[in-house]
Amino acid sequence: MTARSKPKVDDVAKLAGVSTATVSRCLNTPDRVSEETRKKVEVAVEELGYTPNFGGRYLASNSSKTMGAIIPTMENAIFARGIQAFQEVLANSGITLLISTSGYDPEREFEHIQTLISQGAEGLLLIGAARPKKTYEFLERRNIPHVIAWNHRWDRKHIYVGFDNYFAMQELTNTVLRMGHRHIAIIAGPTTYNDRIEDRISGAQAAIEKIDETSLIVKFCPTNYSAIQAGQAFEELMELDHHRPSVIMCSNDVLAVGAIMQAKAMNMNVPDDISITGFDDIEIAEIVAPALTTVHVPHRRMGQAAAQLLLNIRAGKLDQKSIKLGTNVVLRNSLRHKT
Amino acid sequence: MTARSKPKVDDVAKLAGVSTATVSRCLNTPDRVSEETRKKVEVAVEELGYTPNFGGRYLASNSSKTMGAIIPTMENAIFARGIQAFQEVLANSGITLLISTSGYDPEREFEHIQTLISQGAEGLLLIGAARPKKTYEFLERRNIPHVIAWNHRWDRKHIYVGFDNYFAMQELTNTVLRMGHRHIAIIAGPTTYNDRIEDRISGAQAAIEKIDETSLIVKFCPTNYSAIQAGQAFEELMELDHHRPSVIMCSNDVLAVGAIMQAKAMNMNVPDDISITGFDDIEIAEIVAPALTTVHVPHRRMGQAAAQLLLNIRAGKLDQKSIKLGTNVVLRNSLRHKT
DNA sequence: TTGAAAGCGCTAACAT
DNA sequence: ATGTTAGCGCTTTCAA
Repeated sequence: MTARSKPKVDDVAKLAGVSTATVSRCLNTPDRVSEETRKKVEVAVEELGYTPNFGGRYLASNSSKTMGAIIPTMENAIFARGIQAFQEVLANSGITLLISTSGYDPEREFEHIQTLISQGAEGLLLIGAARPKKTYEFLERRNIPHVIAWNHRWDRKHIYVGFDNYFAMQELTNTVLRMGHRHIAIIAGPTTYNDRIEDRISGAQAAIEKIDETSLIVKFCPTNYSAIQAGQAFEELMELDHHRPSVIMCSNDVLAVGAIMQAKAMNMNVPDDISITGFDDIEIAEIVAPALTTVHVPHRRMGQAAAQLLLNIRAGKLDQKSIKLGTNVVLRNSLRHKT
Repeated sequence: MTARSKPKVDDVAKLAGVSTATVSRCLNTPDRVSEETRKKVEVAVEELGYTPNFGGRYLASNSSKTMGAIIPTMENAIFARGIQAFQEVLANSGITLLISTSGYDPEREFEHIQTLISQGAEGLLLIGAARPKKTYEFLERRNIPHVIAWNHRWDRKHIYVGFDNYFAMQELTNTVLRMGHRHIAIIAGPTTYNDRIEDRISGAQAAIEKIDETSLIVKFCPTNYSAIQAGQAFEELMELDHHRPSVIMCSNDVLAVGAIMQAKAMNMNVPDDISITGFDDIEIAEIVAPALTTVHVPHRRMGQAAAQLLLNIRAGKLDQKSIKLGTNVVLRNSLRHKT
């Protein structure tokens, strides 16, 4: 073995003066090896800088100790905390997490699912329930354990670890209505293959339909993670002269912050001239001035629960149930009573 | 093959009526297979939902099409944009990215390096240059291509794709000095195994040493990513009565935002009562009020360049050179002339 | 252009 | 407690 080539079990075995099986046992089931032998092997491993080849290991044991997650994008802080928690729980069980990003494109999500499965992912974390039939067929045919996070449904077709976007937005809208607002606008990102946003919009609509003489305008902006585009949408809404909204509800905090910034740029005072709300309660919600009224989502708990669920399935407990996490409206200064 | 088990090359070969070698060629070198045969195989692959087993593939071809990255944490937005760009470039070349987080702990970083190598990572993205000798020895002995990002050094021992933290902070400090400030405090995260922070502090010190009758206090807070802890550090600094600083320079934007929030809580006006600066120019720098004077770091370009470099090495171009990216001071309202 | 067969590095069943 | 050995799924010679 030269210094440049990868050491293998045989190298370790030879150096330690034992068989390859013993080396393997030292690594995987150390309690089945005598203290003395283990020491010898450990020294040899250290000496050679040996790390087992994953391919061989996976092939022989049919266990990859790997899970996969596909998120829309890392740039939206919405996912960072949840995924970090997800990873931490997995790491505690010696499981490696593979992360890919789909850029909100279901085609790319499908490709990445296939890649991750090829890589040996024993389970998958997916965001939201909206994806092409083809993708679900693949998951089903290959019998791939998967958890859908960031949303929740009552159907029993999949396992969800999420929250009720519809209900949460309905609640927030009720709060807004209770404050006397009657003309409401929503700034939302695209809803194609994004059921979280769809549900949030429906939730707002449901709340409004119960109250007379209210109006709701939905303004779409091109992405879910660009504050600037939300600013443009805000500007256009302010040009309305019929049913000009007194409150702008944004489909997430990033867009809401964009709206607040634009309001400032237009010399409008939030909340005196216009109220603005968000959704998610990520860090910037507290940082922006005025602080953002939003819906708090327990991201860390969601990530942890999703990981635990996949670990349970991996351990053979196949009867895992969906978990619905609560959300709550967080009142801060960006929303106030209609004057 | 039941519906639940994984299809293998043999299944595909049988269904398409060809040999396994032909199936393999269809997947890897399609131009070496006749149009007609390829069609048959493609149909069979589709039919079975076949995805090649990574373990077998890696073992046989010794190519994993995989790179690894180990970042301190996902929760600090500092890394999100750079890593996203890094991943995008890799994905365009059909390379999967494996991401792990070390929590700023060099021991865990070392473990994750080993795991990623086991998984077949053909190259590694690492953050910063400070890590135990043991880690570098491992990288060297195994001859693992790696790029060090988020910092830059002139030594030729490693490949860097980063910026000069020392120089950037020196520049920012010069700006601060030019505005008449003479009593400066730094709020910084831990410097153990964090050369970026170390360099930033040294850079500030270097700038100050050139000017007479200046003072510099360095206040450490327990983490690099907690705004609240920075707030506490800020509070303690404000209790000084000798050489009370007129400007607080924070080692990153997250800490700076924490300081601003605390100033507000203490009814102090930024920048009238106290100036505050950050480092990184992440999204919140523009969002916080007042907007943060900070150092802009080209995170996307850094991630892209790092990916390109690793791809080049993978393609056999071993003579890659370090890349130093420029930074620039961004003046916003959190810093003003000393009155 | 295609097929037959060896072998990548490892684990696990079996034997001792 | 340890060794021997078959074989995981794939790619890649080599031969046809």
